[in-house]
Amino acid sequence: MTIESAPAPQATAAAARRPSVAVLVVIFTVVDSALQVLLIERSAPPAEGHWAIPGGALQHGESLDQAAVRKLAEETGVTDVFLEQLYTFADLDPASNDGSVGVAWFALVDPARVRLAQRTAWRPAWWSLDDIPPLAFDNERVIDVARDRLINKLQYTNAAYSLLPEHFTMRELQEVYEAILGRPLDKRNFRRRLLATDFIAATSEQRAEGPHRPARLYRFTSRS
Amino acid sequence: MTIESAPAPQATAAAARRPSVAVLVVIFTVVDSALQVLLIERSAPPAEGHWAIPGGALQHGESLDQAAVRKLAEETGVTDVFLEQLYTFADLDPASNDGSVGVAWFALVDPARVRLAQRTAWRPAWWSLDDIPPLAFDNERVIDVARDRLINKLQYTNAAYSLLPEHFTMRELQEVYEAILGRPLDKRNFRRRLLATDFIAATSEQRAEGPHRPARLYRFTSRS
DNA sequence: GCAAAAGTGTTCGGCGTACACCCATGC
DNA sequence: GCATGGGTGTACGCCGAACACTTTTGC
Repeated sequence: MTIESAPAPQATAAAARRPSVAVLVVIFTVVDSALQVLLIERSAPPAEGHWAIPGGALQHGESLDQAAVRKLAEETGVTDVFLEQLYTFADLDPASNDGSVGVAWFALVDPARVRLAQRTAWRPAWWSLDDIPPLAFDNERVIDVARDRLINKLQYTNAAYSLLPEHFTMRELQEVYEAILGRPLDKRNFRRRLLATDFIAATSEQRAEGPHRPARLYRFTSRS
Repeated sequence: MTIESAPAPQATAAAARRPSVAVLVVIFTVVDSALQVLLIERSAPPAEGHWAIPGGALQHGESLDQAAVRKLAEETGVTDVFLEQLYTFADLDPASNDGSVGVAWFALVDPARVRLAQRTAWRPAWWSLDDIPPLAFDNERVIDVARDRLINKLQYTNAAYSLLPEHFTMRELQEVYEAILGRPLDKRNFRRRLLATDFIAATSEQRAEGPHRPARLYRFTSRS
């Protein structure tokens, strides 16, 4: 690591008590037009009984990306989705003032692909963002940062690809955007803008779903 | 830290070999219409003789912010400037595969306020961004990320306040922007756009600097 | 008066936004 | 034939980009 070993005599002192590195993954999805986040009920101290963002220690030989991918897969069974580093927090747990850091990531998953871990303890569950329970540590702050980033990313990237199945209707896509942005969007403007980006393209398929005109299906031109 | 102690038996194993946490600070300035970055010549292994981004281990009881502030002050004597977390890297030093992480920050400093640390070894020096020497570890990547973020920040924040003295001319401000963006800007459009943001305001002062009309001085309305 | 940098306005194209009606289908 | 959601076009305001001349000063 890029440490100036020589001019920092404190470095050696600090090394005597090496901090741990944890990875947290804020996992978002959109179900029933609501933005939801995956939380885990802690079944042991500290903060037993509180809900928290899934996370765990960085393992030996593992890169940060790998740890985030692993953590996401452990909880949801999903891989190959939007997953991006968010921010690194040093003081999430004010009680343990040991210099531990938590590297937070955020992920977007299609609810249809998720298989939540079926543990009895430490069980994960989806929580709607405007109905979050009291969280352990300072996890509210992490979720706030993640949500801001998500709103931002949505404006100029194809990140939504990760929240939807291969094929989807324009309405489904719009509902995802509306859930994340938290406001209604104009149908015509939305369609025009999204098609202008080249993130998505029409397929030749349609989907009939009721007593009305069938909807054309679209796909993301790139999934990454 | 938000670790799931119970369902992650690996966590205890990983704790046996706790990784270290370092903080790196990419310090930018603009001198002579050139974007420059502060580098340090390493005087001991690893990577002895190579230049690197200033950094050091997180000290006990210190938050990440505090470590970044301290590191910046050690090298430049400057405090109270734009300083923001950038990204956290786990594999900067491929040789030491010990799970150490480097939390990179980036800072913007006014060259007039800087007093570089005057060591004989580990001496810091400014390097123009388009003339960077071979760097230790993977520090080129860190600088690339920092530069991208800087360009981005400049578009919609008042970050430039940190690169200029209290009072400055419109031309000086434009030169800072041009150095960072790497392209010339139109004088009239630049002036109009910046004044429209309310980041800056005119003062009643002028500065006469040669056989030509004196320039009005401006200031940032907010310095944070 | 002349050299040098400061200061100023207008035009144009693109983009986001507001807004209302016809279309295709199942029953 | 009617209820239901799918699909479409236009007008306007704002913003970024291009572009050239006058003003103020020191010598």
